[in-house]
Parts: sequence; C-alpha cells; structure tokens
Amino acid sequence: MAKPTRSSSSPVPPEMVDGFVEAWGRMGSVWGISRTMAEVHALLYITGDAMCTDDVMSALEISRGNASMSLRALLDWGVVTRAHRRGDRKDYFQAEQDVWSIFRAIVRERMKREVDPLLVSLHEIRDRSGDGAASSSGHDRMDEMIEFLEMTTRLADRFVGPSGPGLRLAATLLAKTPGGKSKKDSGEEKSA
Amino acid sequence: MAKPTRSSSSPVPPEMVDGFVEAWGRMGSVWGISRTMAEVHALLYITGDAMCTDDVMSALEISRGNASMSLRALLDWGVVTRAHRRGDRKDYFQAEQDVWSIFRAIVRERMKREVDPLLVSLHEIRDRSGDGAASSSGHDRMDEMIEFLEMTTRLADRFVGPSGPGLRLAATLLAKTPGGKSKKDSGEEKSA
DNA sequence: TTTCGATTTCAGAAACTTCTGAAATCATGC
DNA sequence: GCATGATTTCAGAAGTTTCTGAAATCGAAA
Repeated sequence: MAKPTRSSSSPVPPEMVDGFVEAWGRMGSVWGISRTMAEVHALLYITGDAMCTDDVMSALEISRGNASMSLRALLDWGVVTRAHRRGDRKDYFQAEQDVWSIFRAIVRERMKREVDPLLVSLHEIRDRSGDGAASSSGHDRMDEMIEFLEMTTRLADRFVGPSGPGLRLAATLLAKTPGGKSKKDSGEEKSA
Repeated sequence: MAKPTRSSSSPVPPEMVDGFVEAWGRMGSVWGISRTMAEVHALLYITGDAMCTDDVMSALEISRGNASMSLRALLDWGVVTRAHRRGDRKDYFQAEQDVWSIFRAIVRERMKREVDPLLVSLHEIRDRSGDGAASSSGHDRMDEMIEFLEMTTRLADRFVGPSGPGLRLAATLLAKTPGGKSKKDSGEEKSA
C-alpha cells in the first residue's frame, strides 16, 4: 500500500497519462490557472482515480505546499471533489468525470471572477461620468460594451445554471445545423 | 497639432476614458494578453479615434517599444486596423468598433492558439498509446475530451466564421428565450 | 487532554513575463 | 543614392507569478 493510487476501474496507459498531463498543463493559461494546477487536474481526470496529496506529489514531483494549494483551488473551481475512505485519515481527491460539467464549472467561475467585476466597474464609471443632460454624446461605445457583457452574462447563466442539459442540447443543435459554408468545407465533412 | 488625438466624432469624457482603460486593462488576463495591450485597446476603442504611436505613448505613459509591440499584437488579433492619412508619414491605428466583431476576433484567435494545438497533441497521444486491440479500455476519458473539444471547435467555427450575423442572431435568440429562473430575476428586466 | 498524522499557510527563492530605451531597420521624398 | 523620420527589435531591468519546504494548525482517536 505504498505510493500507487487505487484504480477505480480502468487501466490507462502511463504514456497516455504523461502526455495528457503535459498537454493539458500547457492549456493552463486558457483557464486562467497555473500550469501545475492544470496538471493536477489532468492527472485526476485522465486516470479517474481518487488520489491523496502524496500520490499527487510523487506523480508530478511537486512540493507538498504546491499540491495542497492546487488541490484546494481545484475544489474551489468545483472540478474536483473530496472523497473519504472509511478507516483512513487521509483526504482523497477525485476529478469530475463529465466533460460538460467541467466546462460549465470553468465558465461559471471565470464569469464570476472576471466579467462580473468588470461590469460593476463599468456601471460605476458610466454613472459617475456626467449622467446629466449634456452627456448623451460619448456614451455610445460604453453602452454598447455594457450591453454586450450583460447579454453574455445572461447567456452564460442560462448555459451554466441549474438547467444542466440545456447547454448540451443547444450546442449539439447548433453544431449540427447545416447551412453557411465554413472555412474548411473541402474534404473534411463529419459523418452525420 | 501637438499631441492630442484627432477626434472622429464624439467627445468622450476624460474620466470615462481613464476608468475604462483601467477596468479593461485589469481584464487583460481574460483575453490572455498583457495589461498594457488591453489598455491600448481600451483607449482606442473607447475614444473611437485613430491614433499614432506617439499619441498612445503619451496617453498611457508607456515606452515606444511597448506601444509598438502592443499595437502590432492588436493588429495580429484583428481588433485594430491601420489607417493612413494622406500627406502624413505616420501610421494611425483605429479599433474595431463593433463589439461583436471584437468578440469574434478574440474567440477565433484563442481557439487558434490554444485549442487547436491541444487537439493536435491529444490526437497524437491517443494514436501513439497502443491503438491495437487490447487498448479499448482506458481511452474513454481521452475520447470524451477529444470529442468535446472537436464539438467546441465546430461550434466556434460556425460562430466566428464568415457567417457573421449568425452568432448575433443565435445569442440574442437564446438570451431572450423565457423559461428557467436566473440569478437576478428581481427587478432588472430589460424592456423588450 | 494528549498524541500524532494530515493539511494548510507563508516567507523567501526561482522562474517567468513584461517593459524600457537605444540602436537597427525600413520606407519615403528629394 | 542620400537624408529624414517612422517603426521595429532586443538585451537587460523591473515587475509579477509560482514554487518550495519548514513551521503552524487542524482534527480524530485513545
């Protein structure tokens, strides 16, 4: 019962784990998180195993502090959950396995952290900048931007809110709709 | 004809410019660009003016090198265009004014830079990791992720491709659909 | 209450990103 | 081809983020 993680169901080839961890880690910036945090998530996702801090530490060769911080942050993002083992004092961590849930969690968090505060700022700025009668001129672009962000927020709320399958449905629908010619129409049609 | 920029149409209050530049600059990370680059974009967008390098330099108090790099990067992203003035050797830069175009440019670029390469990596990894007969077990999560990313790519292509108004239409439609209760239902209904 | 292993925190070190400013490059008009 | 002025590049400086590891904290069991 040394280091190895306990497998829940499937034997993923080690080179696949390594490759996925590396590729996903590089993606970290897309999410607005650090490389290591993305790597920890990659490890938990691709293996599907529940791991304790030490498992993560040795698998990725990172310090205890870093592993702890990264796992906590992933919990905050809602893409990893804590799991206890009867008769074991360690915490185990498991990644959400449904890609759509992962995506929704990410969108939700990023909106919350990045768009919402921006909108607050923009409203403040607009309201502060002469909301009297003489101010009807220069607000066009500000207003357009605010309106756009609010629209986006509403859209995201809908996708990401309690109506989980809503997004899946809408996306599938839109993706399969025929019509307009896309960039690569040439030879690469998907088999319907 | 010293430093001040030439206004094309509207007198935006200076405190609005400053506020917007700061708020938008903080957003830089959302886009995966530097704070300064976002500030330059903010300045050009909110004023609507075409500015030369020196205008940007003095407005934001940044170095020539930084201004030059940021403007170039914004050109690459396709959210700013070059404009010449007859009889003037300087280059002038003007921000795209349509928020939807800006959004589409950002999505297009980020997909190109961050999702496409990831997909290439993932395909390589999967194909390399025993695509023989015995490999049907551990590929589930990998396959799910690849499929998801491909779906997302197709969706983004549609939104972002030549069929410009498509996104606007779809989004408006989805946003206005009644139904599920959203976070702030209380008092803030949009006047239809 | 004490003990003991697990977890979190945090100050400083390391790694990485962005910025400056001067020099090199480029393009235009003469 | 040369002069002039705009633009780009780039090496090192400044600034920011991330990581480590040891110490503090937490919490379950005896």
